Amino acid sequence: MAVGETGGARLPRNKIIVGDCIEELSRLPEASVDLVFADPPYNLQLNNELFRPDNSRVDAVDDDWDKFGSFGAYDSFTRDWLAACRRVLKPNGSLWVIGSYHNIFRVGTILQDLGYWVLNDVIWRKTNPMPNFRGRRFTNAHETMIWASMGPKAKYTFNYEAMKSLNEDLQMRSDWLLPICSGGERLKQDDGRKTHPTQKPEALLARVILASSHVGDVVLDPFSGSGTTAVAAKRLGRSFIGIEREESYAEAARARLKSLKPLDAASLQVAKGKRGEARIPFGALVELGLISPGTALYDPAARHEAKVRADGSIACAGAQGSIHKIGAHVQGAMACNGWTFWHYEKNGALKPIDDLRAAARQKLVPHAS
Amino acid sequence: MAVGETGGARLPRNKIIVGDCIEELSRLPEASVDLVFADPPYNLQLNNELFRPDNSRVDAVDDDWDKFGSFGAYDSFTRDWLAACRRVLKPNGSLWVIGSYHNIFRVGTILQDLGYWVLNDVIWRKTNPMPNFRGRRFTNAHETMIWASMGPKAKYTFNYEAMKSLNEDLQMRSDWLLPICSGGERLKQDDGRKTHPTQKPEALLARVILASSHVGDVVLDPFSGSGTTAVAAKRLGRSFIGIEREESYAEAARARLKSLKPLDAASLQVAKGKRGEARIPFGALVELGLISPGTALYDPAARHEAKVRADGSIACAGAQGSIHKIGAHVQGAMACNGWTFWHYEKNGALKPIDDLRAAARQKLVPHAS
DNA sequence: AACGCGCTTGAATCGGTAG
DNA sequence: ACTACCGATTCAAGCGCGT
Repeated sequence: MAVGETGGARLPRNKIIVGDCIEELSRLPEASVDLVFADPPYNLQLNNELFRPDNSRVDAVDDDWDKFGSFGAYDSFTRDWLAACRRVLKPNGSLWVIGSYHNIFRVGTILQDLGYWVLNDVIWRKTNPMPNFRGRRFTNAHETMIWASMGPKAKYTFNYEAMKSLNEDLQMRSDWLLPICSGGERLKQDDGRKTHPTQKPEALLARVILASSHVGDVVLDPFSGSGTTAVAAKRLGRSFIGIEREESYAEAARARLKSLKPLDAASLQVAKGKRGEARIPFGALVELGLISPGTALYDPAARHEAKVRADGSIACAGAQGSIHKIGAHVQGAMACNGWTFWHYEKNGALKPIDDLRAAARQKLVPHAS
Repeated sequence: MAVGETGGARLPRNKIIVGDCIEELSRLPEASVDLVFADPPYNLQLNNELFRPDNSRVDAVDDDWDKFGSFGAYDSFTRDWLAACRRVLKPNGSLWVIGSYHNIFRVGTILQDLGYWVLNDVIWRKTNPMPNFRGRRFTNAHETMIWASMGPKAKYTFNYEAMKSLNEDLQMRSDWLLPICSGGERLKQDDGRKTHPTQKPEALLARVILASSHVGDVVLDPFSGSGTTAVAAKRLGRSFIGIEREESYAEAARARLKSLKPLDAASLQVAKGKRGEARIPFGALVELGLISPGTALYDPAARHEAKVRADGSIACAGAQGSIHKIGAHVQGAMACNGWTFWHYEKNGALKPIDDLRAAARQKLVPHAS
């Protein structure tokens, strides 16, 4: 029996298959797929409705496919599809799974238990995440991807140089800054509503596929959804197999693939140059020990004195807030650039705190200029 | 038996305890700790034994060594210490764990199984990570922290405004950019070698503690190591308890702590939002004579007019009720903050009634700032 | 044409207190 | 326990429109 075939089963290529992924995977020949990318349901467990401060309602992911009775039910579902993927993967293939804190720990544990070998966890940092509207937690600004080979001694594909050149000739790190999928890329229905609630940006998939597969390889997505994996694979000269339960999603994906235009290199670029990331909040100076809580700050004429606090706010004459707010407040102005307004004492002279920001940038963005 | 005590056990404070953390935790009174930060040994999976990053062996306590495969012992160890921490945590306390892809999925799964409720996963992005020398993977440039409360409905401390201050008036995100611990901060032995292999930067711990505890709270670290948690806690005016197996690490931590002075109370003041302010019913404004019954209130666009009544309710177009209810009603909204919605006329201009609330606070709670 | 303003939107586990 | 009510809370992008 030829490699890549099982019981006469042939590997379909460049198709979006409608069906349950565990069942459909079992029909595919074993050891026939080079790369799996999976975006399974996250098991969000949302209860109440959420409104923005402007009273508009957040359109949450409340679809039935994201509902599981318990962690146990989710775990068993996860074990099944991860095992089914393992069967169809070639010994030198690899697997990516994306998730959030709701599900990614379950996924990671189970894939380790099944014998997969974690190569990296990669953080997708969103440039434009949804804020935390109630101010009760940190803004959930990232998602986590796990990249794993078939075992501790298994080989796998990693295009080191391609990743390095994508990153201005520096090694690609495990944290990737990319925008969410919106604007013209986001699929919309005729009524203007989004076609799929969780469409992933093509740039994310392109980087995954470029990093861990070769031209001509077979890329499989068991939760194909809007078809971003297939689109990125096709654009990059790979074969794709998508499996999707909902006929409507599969149809949308097929339409995308049909009108696919050739490679547009811009979508693969890093979201922003390093300079774009170099915003240094005043709080970072405190955290980095460049200025201590309790230090006095003065305006250029030393008419006002403010004290730095541990949280990066400053206090002056009963008022508290950011360097900008308090600077504006003491001047009776609408706005103020606190970086140039406030000074600290050094060797008997007043120096603007902006000087310290340069030092902070050196510490936080070592490669910047 | 008093709350916070078990079998007469007293809570030691500001001590580094030498011993096995599970055993030592069992000696502490239950529900007595506000915050746990844990940096447990990683699961390096060498020969089915567990090693710390410095290759010192972790004693496996379990007989069923190979029953669960190579991860079994690590899982059982993890379950034990997480359960022991859960016992000593107050119902409104919270827990942080830091780890890498080697162990964090096991930790996350087990803490969910034990009933902890994940609030965020927070990514520590390293400015200066160790490069991947062999060029076979992505540079491992981050570590993952899980922040969890005691359960889905448990309260927890989150100093939203303080975090926002640190980030120059933008919500703090789940990805934190901080340098690794090096230079003068890194503890060295006389021979110049690192005192501890995985010393964490104090800035990381400071942000964790500032975010999720109050001044005076008890912060516990079951794997104290070089004592960074204790140092950050002490500097920020919290009590600390460190537990560490290795006498040499404990001794190094004590030496660090000895020369450390906590910040003064003023520097520890942290930005507080409106949530921290005393609540003033609108009726109090009427009672205090700050606004008279019969006064007209308007929305910002002056499309609606309401009349203040003697009992602190307002009436508008036949409807009557609180400033919030009527504000929501005239807008057709689910909810409304009447304090900022309704305005009164003063010198020909519309001023929000929130200004009057500030005046009422001065009268009713004079010591408030 | 370029710019500014306003509106919309995104995988979200998003209260506390008094009665 | 449950109910009622108070009242706090958002960032980056894209798009359409008006100047």
